[in-house]
Amino acid sequence: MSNAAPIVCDSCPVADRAVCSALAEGDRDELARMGHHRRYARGETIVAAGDAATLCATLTRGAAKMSTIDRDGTERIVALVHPAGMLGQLFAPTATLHVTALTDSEACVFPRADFAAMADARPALARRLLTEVGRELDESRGLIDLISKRQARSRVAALILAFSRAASPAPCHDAAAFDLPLTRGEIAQLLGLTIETVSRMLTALESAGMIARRGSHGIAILDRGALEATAG
Amino acid sequence: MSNAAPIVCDSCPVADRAVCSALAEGDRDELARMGHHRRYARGETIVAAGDAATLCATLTRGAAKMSTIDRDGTERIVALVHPAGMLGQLFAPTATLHVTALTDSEACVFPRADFAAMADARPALARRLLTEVGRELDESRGLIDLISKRQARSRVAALILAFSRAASPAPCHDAAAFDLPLTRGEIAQLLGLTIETVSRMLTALESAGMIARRGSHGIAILDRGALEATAG
DNA sequence: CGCAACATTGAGACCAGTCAAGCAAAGTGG
DNA sequence: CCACTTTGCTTGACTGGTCTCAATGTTGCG
Repeated sequence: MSNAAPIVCDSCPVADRAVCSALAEGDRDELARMGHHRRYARGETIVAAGDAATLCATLTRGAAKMSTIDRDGTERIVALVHPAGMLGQLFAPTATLHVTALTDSEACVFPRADFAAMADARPALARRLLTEVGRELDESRGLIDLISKRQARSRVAALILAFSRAASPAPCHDAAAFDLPLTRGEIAQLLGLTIETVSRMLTALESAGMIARRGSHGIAILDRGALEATAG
Repeated sequence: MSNAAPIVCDSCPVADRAVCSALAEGDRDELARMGHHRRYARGETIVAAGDAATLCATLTRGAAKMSTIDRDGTERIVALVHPAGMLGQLFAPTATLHVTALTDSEACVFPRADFAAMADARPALARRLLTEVGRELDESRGLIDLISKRQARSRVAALILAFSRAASPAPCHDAAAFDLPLTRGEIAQLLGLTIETVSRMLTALESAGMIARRGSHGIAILDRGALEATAG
């Protein structure tokens, strides 16, 4: 697997959505020359907590998780990153979170100092970054909403609906069938549950006729209304 | 209560910490002339969800909560704002969260367009805003950590420690005695617990000798080490 | 004082965690 | 090609922590 290639914006699948789209073409190319394009295998660490945060990146393909690890070794997922999202913490002096590829992924990686300099010089980029971070903040608060739902059944149902939204290419209507890019263990970490409970709830939702499972990760939504009611 | 007064930066208790500290004095005064200083009574709504987000503000005194309200009427607190923090969502076209004063509070309020224009013209302010939003993001992820802790006892202990940190004027060491600006109900909303459980856990922490209660909101930390161990 | 809001305490039910076993799919090596 | 391992998922029985429901205390205010 080639691990450091030049950035080619013309073939970028998220060129219209990523933060770099705020730049004029010339500036964008200049930024592109400062960074490189990398691939990550499923499970590979992209940034380890404790690293000096010297890089920042835009995910172009795949999915990633950001997580903390407690003293006792428990991992908690605090955010998911989808294509066009940013990896790494732009601001913190050192990374406080692990960033890991959930599926085989690709990203444009930039030295942080260069990126920050560009943001200083181009207010449009700075504004776009503020919007992006604000969106992340909203997502993070959405996750709080998800987790604080009391019942395990509600959390799992809400997660399925959230992924159905994220998996949809069109913003107008949501995907009816899709793959959860997470293992049961990762779902459990994300929702603050155990693997067993997640499994039980999926079984319960299936036998209630709300969803169907296709293999271990495939989900088809059969009764969205009931699922939404369950999600609360 | 006077509700709209000019902004006087000289007497501002957070002049050195708020985002406006990134500006040179002249720029800061210019910004100050665009906004005004307001007081809010405990319980007063500062921004209602659904409002066009036309203002942004810096909290100078007191405390505020940001919350969502579900279909079923359940309120969930997704963030707390302490002095020098920003109220409102800088980026979203419409507010998605309620912002409410937890105690009698004061804030510097600015028209959002003016604030954004200043950020475009002054990279230092834009960078400061990015740092601030990044900090909010970290806090939000900290809250996720707090909520997903399994045991109610841990959550309550961690919350007390978090407030002890926030209540301290000096960053080096934390306050040993302070007031929780939240009712039991609000703590429950924040931690995803019930009022009764919160009350029981406080009683348990007190009889374990970790804290003492002064009235219904006063907290004194007696054994920080044990409290930290309990928080996990 | 008396009311209203908030907080505490108790008893019982229920949901999710723990422990443990069994199953399924994918890869490994003889 | 087939045993064997590994990894991930499912299911069951039991335990325990938290919610629910209900009653009692406490505080603050008119």
